[in-house]
Amino acid sequence: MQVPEDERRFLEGYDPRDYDPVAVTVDVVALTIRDKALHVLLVRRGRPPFAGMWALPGGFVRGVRDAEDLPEAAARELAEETGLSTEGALSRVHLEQLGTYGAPGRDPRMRVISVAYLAFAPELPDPRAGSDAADAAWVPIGALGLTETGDQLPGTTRRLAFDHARILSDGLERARSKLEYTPLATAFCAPEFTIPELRAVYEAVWGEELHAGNFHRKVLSVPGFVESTGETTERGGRRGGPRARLYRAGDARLLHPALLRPSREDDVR
Amino acid sequence: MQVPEDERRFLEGYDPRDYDPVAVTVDVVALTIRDKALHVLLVRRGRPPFAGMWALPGGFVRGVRDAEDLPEAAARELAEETGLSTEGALSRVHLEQLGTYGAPGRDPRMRVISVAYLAFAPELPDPRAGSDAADAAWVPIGALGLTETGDQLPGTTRRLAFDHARILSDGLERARSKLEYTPLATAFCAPEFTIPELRAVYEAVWGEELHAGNFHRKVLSVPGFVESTGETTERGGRRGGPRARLYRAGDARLLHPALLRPSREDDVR
DNA sequence: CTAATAGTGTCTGTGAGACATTATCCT
DNA sequence: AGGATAATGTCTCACAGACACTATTAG
Repeated sequence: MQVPEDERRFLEGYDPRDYDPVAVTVDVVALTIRDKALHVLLVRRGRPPFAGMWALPGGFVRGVRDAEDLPEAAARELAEETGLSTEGALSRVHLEQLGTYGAPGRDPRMRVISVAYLAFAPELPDPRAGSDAADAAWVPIGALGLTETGDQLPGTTRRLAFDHARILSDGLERARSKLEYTPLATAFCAPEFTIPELRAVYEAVWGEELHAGNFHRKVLSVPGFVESTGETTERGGRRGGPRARLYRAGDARLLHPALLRPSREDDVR
Repeated sequence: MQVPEDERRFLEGYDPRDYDPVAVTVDVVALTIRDKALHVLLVRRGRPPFAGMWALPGGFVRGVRDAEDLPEAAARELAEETGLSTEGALSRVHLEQLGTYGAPGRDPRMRVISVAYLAFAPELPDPRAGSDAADAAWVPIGALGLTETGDQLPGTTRRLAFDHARILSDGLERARSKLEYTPLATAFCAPEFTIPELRAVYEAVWGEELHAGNFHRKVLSVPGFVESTGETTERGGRRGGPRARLYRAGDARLLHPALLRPSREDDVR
């Protein structure tokens, strides 16, 4: 017990290259709403391992030359994949750290520690394929056959590489949870939005329909969630109905009281 | 733009030692309750950088030889510092990932990415000093002068090394929040505990007194939070009062309805 | 006895959810 | 006109918090 202890302290002052070679990457779970359904940004791998399978956009952290902070690296990966500039359209994307995945063997080539980030984006253009991978696309979550255990149903055509099904599952659960007690649903919307649009976000992320009337009243009752612009939409709903009032995101950072998911009957045991 | 892209893909299949040297460590924010006050496990650094300052217990992840998963590494660091075996007393400690800190320059020696873990422990013996550091101790949170911004008040004697004040602040906020909607307060207690003991945990972590009667009724009303053993304590309270009934942790993993902190008047804006 | 503590009872205000209703607009 | 939709109103049940109260024990 004494020897390895001393050895560790001894090595602490040394270049890690003399110790254990570990690589650090950043992966991004970028979510958006398209056609009232939740989508995730995926790239198709062009080479082994997992060639032909889909993966979260990501890459190595620039460690020494052009050293960058982790959120910077995540924003850079997202910008490279979407073709958007971090100053422009991506500046309105919410980015937060999701978790770090480092099980030995998760990358067959070497020991890789991956820091995952979660991004909430309003509707963005299709990614430009071929920049960093064989293909890239916004993929509807439902097409991935994710199970509660972080695996994919057998028979799902779009297979996810590495442990990315696990990471994506964790990201989805985080997103579902964050909508309950933060105003981040507005990050999926344009700068000005209607209450029914905001409701569509909740329905897409939670995967269940909400009562329009109660949702409306509740959103307006939470202080700082949304603030009215005084304007309305130009037209009514697709199939009729009055024009909806427009709102901006308010200044609240926490929703109080929270908007709890209906499907909490089954209190996780 | 094309050249660095291709370069990165090219290097992806190579040993990271040829790319950018990055070290990965695990740090642990271990919390416990002592004398009705929240304490954190800290070690005093015996050598530069930050010699003489206090730090969270932690160390390098074993990457290739004896490759270990990240939670394993955290448990190992905790065991080394407390002198307890991971199979014995430490098996009842709750461990969860807190976040990853990787700003360039956070370690003056090299680029270090640190994965922080949060531990909730029942009362444990004093750490054995000298094993891994100049000193080690359970330190009351209040003695560290932490501010909301993750810094320490000027004049605080026990200074924290690296960005550990930030990490500790994040861990405390996570702990306060987790007590609201999970039954993890029981992780601070012995296997059998009383409702007043559980209340003492909440009061220590939240830093405010709770109404004994309402707390009691509320805990019992949450399904699966605690289950009665049928027994009571041998003696009443220190200064009188009836014997308290004993409870075990229940099977709930989420509290519903949640126990919200009183001090949410100031809804974070 | 006295003080402190465990545990229960009661009341009130708030909010969530079910449901109904009105007003507006598209086709 | 007819149907869909935005927004508001009403009712009921659950729960949080304030407060009062009883029972039990240490000193």
